[in-house]
Amino acid sequence: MALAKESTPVSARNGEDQEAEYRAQTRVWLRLLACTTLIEGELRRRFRDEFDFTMPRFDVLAQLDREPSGLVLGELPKRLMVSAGNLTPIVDRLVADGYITRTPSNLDRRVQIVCMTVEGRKTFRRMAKSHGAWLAELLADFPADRFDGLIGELDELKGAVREALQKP
Amino acid sequence: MALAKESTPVSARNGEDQEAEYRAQTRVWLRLLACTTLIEGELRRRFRDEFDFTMPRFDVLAQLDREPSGLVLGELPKRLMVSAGNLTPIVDRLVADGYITRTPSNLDRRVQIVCMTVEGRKTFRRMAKSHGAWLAELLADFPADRFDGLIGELDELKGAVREALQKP
DNA sequence: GCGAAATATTTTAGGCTTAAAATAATTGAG
DNA sequence: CTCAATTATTTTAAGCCTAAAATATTTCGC
Repeated sequence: MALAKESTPVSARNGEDQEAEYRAQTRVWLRLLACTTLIEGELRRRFRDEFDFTMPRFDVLAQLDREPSGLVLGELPKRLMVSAGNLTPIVDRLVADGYITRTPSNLDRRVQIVCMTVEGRKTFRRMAKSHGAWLAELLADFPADRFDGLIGELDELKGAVREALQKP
Repeated sequence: MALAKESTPVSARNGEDQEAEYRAQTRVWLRLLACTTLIEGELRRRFRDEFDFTMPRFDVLAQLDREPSGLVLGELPKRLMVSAGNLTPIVDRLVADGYITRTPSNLDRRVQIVCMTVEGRKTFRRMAKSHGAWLAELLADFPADRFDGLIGELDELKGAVREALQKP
């Protein structure tokens, strides 16, 4: 068994071993990126064609759908893993379109509370239904009995990356 | 065993079954997206900090590194899965920076050939080395003996999505 | 209380991305 | 041969995204 090799720290390996190791990890990354790009592109296209909507807008609504009492604005960039500045114009437009409201907090005037409107909730539910169906269609040819396994692997991968990001 | 349920066409299911099915596929998609976003964000940050470079620029060089005789410009958007218009300014800047050349074909003056320069190749190799090491670092906590399994699952997923995209 | 550090949000500058329209060159049907 | 359809590429308009600077407000040490 080659367990010794697997547990050798990168810094102690020679050039060839490193190259081989890098290739395996690069393959994972390229596949991951390809799958995401493929699905994301198709979802974006359909959101645009069917609803004249974008995915980032949908993502904001999806967060607010689970929060009937609204959300502190600063929660959104954390949950969506995007920068705060990015969200400003997206929220602006959702407010202008009447899908959400943005009200300053009385306790802390730096803070704003965003909340979905009735109209927003109705629109979101309609789009979410299609979104689910689109995903089902795109993933239909992947064996259903292996979904849970894949989800587990991806959860672990995500955990491992988060771990690595916290170290330094 | 609930095999009957798994193979029932979506259109024949009732509301609850559909919802459950959608949730599983949505979970896969959200994990996939989270992993990609996490890794991509960190790689982008490091490219910027260490090399003052962007990932799309690196991706173009990566394609050209494997083609010593250069590539027809129109090949790039296909391989990188981006739109053609997108590449114009990226290629422009890589040319301006001296990393690649862009020469019109003599046989068909609509076509351009892009080719890495010696300087470009040198710069690319230096960055590629770091890129591999960064990935190794980010994925270090994922068990090495499960890489191949994950690669296989992702390959299958990609194939399934491509399949679904060709149907209509 | 006062002023410095911290926090929430927006603004700015620069780059990526797409879809659709425009431009330029080639091919092919008659 | 000629002109309409096709192909390769660029341009345009609109939106997403980040990092860093700016603004506004609150908190906390003293």
